[in-house]
Amino acid sequence: MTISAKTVTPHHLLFSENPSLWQAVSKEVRQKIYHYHDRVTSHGDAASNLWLVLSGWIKLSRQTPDGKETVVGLCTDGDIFGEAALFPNASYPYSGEVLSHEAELLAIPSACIREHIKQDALLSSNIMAFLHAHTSQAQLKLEQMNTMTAAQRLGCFLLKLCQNQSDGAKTLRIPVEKNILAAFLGMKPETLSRTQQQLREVGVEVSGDKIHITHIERLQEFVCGSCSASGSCSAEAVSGI
Amino acid sequence: MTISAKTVTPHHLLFSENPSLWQAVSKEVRQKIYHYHDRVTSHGDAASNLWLVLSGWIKLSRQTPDGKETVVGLCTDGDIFGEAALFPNASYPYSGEVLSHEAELLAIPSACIREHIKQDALLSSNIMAFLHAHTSQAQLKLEQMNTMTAAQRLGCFLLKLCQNQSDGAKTLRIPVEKNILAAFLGMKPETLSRTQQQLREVGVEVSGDKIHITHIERLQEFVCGSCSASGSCSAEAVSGI
DNA sequence: CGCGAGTTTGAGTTCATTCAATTGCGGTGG
DNA sequence: CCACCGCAATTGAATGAACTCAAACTCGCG
Repeated sequence: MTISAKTVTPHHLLFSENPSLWQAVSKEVRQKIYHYHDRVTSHGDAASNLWLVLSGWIKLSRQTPDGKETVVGLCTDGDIFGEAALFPNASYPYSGEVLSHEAELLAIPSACIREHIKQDALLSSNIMAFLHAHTSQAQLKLEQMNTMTAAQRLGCFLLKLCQNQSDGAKTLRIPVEKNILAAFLGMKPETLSRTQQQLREVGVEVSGDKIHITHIERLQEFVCGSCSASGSCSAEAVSGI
Repeated sequence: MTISAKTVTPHHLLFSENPSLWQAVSKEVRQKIYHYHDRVTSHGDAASNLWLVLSGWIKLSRQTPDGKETVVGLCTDGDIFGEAALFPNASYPYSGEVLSHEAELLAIPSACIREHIKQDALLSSNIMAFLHAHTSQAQLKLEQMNTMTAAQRLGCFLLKLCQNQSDGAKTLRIPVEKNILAAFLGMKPETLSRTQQQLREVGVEVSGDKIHITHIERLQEFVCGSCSASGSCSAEAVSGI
């Protein structure tokens, strides 16, 4: 399952802003192929690798003792997860499971990256910014759980997928099962379903895993009034991580 | 309002684990006294200082365009806020307002601490751990908003205030207005009020700002079944920051 | 064609919210 | 000293958003 690492630099800020990091780390990195339902990391296990998603979709989730699941992140191309690996003796705070038919991941050994951080001040500061972005992410999502309706949360998620595009129409594809997407958005699948219909009134058509937004502005108008990040939200990561 | 800095080291991990930091920073640090309703930081302002609370209570909050307020943190003795100051050109993602009659804060200039981070690898790694702890915090709170009832969230908050004590009785004092505490816990003041009554059935008596817990175990039993951090939650910060 | 997983629809319930009214309490002034 | 004011906190009743449970639908696939 393990094959040799690619020689091209993966497209993530952490690497593009720290070319030396990739150079140093690429020898120890392992590219791995996983398949549908494979478990990459387990909640509570020692964090032995930092993971970079090259392709595919990964679900990051936690379980409560009484059996409820929370989806803390949905990662795809270019996303990083398993930051616990940056710290000695840390364990993963969530499980990572493959959602797509196939997923290509890069496993960066914890010891290797930690060693590098110690020696490279620029890298440290990039990592700090990276960690801080996560906190902002999580806090924003927290705010949205309190101030937004389910429909607005879905709308917000769609707007983030539209990236920087701020008007006109757009068609998206989200190849993730609806019950998982619902959990990620903090609602039940039935609610997600009803929520899609509400968004029809602001020009969002859902069919299967394809979503067509006729007027991004109208969706923004519907969503962004309840969000304190209004404006700068397009800069936010979609993955929740 | 600005008086000379104390010569004793403040009791926060960041300083106790990095004695050299305090030594270097203490010259540039300013101790400031604020009063009820003073605004220490404003949401959106350039993050010019990292703040350490020596005494008093500070509310960290954001406003949405349509006027709702979210309380992202409640800080008291030993808490740090304004981590945005660690990054160049960042701005505070929340406002900080004094809740207590008086509050003593330590203002650590952003440039000063950033300079130090560059030179001290141990400090960097402590800061990273510190930032990561924030993310875990926020993610855990996010999970709790989805899986816990209002009563359980209040209970969880109380348990965190009990620190490491895991059984027996305890009396707490929370000198924070109920509507602010409610906002911090993600509910309305009326709900907080009703919630207090529900907790009476598991041995929690509230009167004014004093709260008596007769059996910590009973409260844990009521709360922790719905939390994926069960067990290790006593290590979590109370402030939400 | 028919099975089955995933998704949607429908009806009823629950938890938290809203809005309105009441209570409790510290402070002020007669 | 006590009546009264104003604010915070609580209580009550009605509403609402999202949930649960159950039934119906869709669509890919053998």
